[in-house]
Amino acid sequence: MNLIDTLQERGFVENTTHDKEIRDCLDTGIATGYIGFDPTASSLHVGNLVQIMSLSQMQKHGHRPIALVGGGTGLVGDPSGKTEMRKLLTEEAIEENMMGIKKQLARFLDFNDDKALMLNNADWLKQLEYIPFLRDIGKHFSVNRMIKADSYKTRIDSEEGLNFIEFNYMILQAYDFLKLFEDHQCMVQMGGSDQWGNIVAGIELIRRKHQKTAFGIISPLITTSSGAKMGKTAQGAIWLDPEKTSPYDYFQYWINTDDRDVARFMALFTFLPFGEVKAIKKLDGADLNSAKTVLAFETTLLVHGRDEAMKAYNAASNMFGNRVVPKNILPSSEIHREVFDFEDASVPSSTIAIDTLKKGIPAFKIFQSAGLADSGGASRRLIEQGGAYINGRRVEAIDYMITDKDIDNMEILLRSGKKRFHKLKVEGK
RNA sequence: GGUGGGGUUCCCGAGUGGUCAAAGGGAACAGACUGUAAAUCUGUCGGCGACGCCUUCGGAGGUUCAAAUCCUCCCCCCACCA
Repeated sequence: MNLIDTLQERGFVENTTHDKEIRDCLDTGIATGYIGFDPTASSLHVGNLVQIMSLSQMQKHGHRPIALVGGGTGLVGDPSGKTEMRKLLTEEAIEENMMGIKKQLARFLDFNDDKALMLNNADWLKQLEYIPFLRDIGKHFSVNRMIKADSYKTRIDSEEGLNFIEFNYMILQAYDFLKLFEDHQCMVQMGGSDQWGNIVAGIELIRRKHQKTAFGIISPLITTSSGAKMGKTAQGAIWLDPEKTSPYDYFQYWINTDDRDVARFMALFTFLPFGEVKAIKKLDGADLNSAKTVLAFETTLLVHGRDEAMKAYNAASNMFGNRVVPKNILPSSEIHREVFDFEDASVPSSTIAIDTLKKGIPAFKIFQSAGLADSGGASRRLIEQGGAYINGRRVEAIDYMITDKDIDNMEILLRSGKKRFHKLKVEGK
């Protein structure tokens, strides 16, 4: 199956620049395509997943993906569609961030034998000389057209405005594409819809310099059905780095997917066969919930590996009840489909000394220190409103003291609301 | 450089001397309903071992019994002019 067809049916494509020519290009031999990643943080997050999966799909279809890390453009800052100017990062910070990103991409792409490439545009951008660059590249750009570009629009219309360094971003990205075209025969650039202007600028630059046509594939901005940007929660981004977002929380993020999003996300963020994914559109109730469990399992598997995915699944089963996923739902998933004993669950936990418990300690203090409430006030409120639980029993009194009587199998299980857990492991004799 | 407009609690945004821990909305948290979903309704939403005390309205001073509100200086943002 053609890469474009796969991308299209799975929801990766909002638009392409040359519908027919791209197909031809991808049908005749191995094509090279790239996507840029901003090194704004030491880890990628769920919001980057569409791009990561696109590259991975590309490789699975026998083409050669390039992950371009914007070590050079990161020094400038992409204003596309953003309402505020981004903080400029130092070179050291970018260097560090790149290392983290590399590690994560390796889970999705096979970099052996140059089957995929990871490049850093700092390698060529930092050496540019201003005057030669203006003469060779700058002359191909019309300011009249640039200021009309959608990607600059929000900023040009805004109070904050657009400053010169950001205005140059499009030219630098276009230059990247040109460079990859020249050095690696890269014909395709993929990117989110906010990258449209930048991608087209690159295509035009290539045409002007080489009289050749390069292509662009634009993916939609993925939002949840409730309108939020993918991967953003009130607590911040959902990271791929297990240090920043634990596999358990990652799993939970996906299992809390809105009903309306399950099939769409399954197509985008897993490799399960599309036929099976389509089938879940018909599901509802408990079966749809099972599908969510599979979604959570598969996405966690991709990012954190089998063991961590199993642990997260165990933990969830442990806390929320073991629901067996029927065999006819997403049959290709490796998820465990039998009743089993939970062990090695990875629920967030901390330790507490037995002496502390013997003396007794107010429940609201414990909930606060476990991170289930932000402050003492919030913790008291939680208890007052009946949202605090110890070993599954609601805490009734605001001044309830936790003592060694609450220990259950050397543990105390705290819960806030319906689904936030914390395990206290008792230490000492 | 000049003139004018701004900087308020997570975000937006009211408030121009006491009734202000600060309207309203959003987000968030909890309860009910449920399927670890959505929608809806209800409560909460600066800190504190808490019917009282403490710290907030760009920063530093000042006026006043009393300041987010008035005065002085400074910092930052925006618009227009040069």
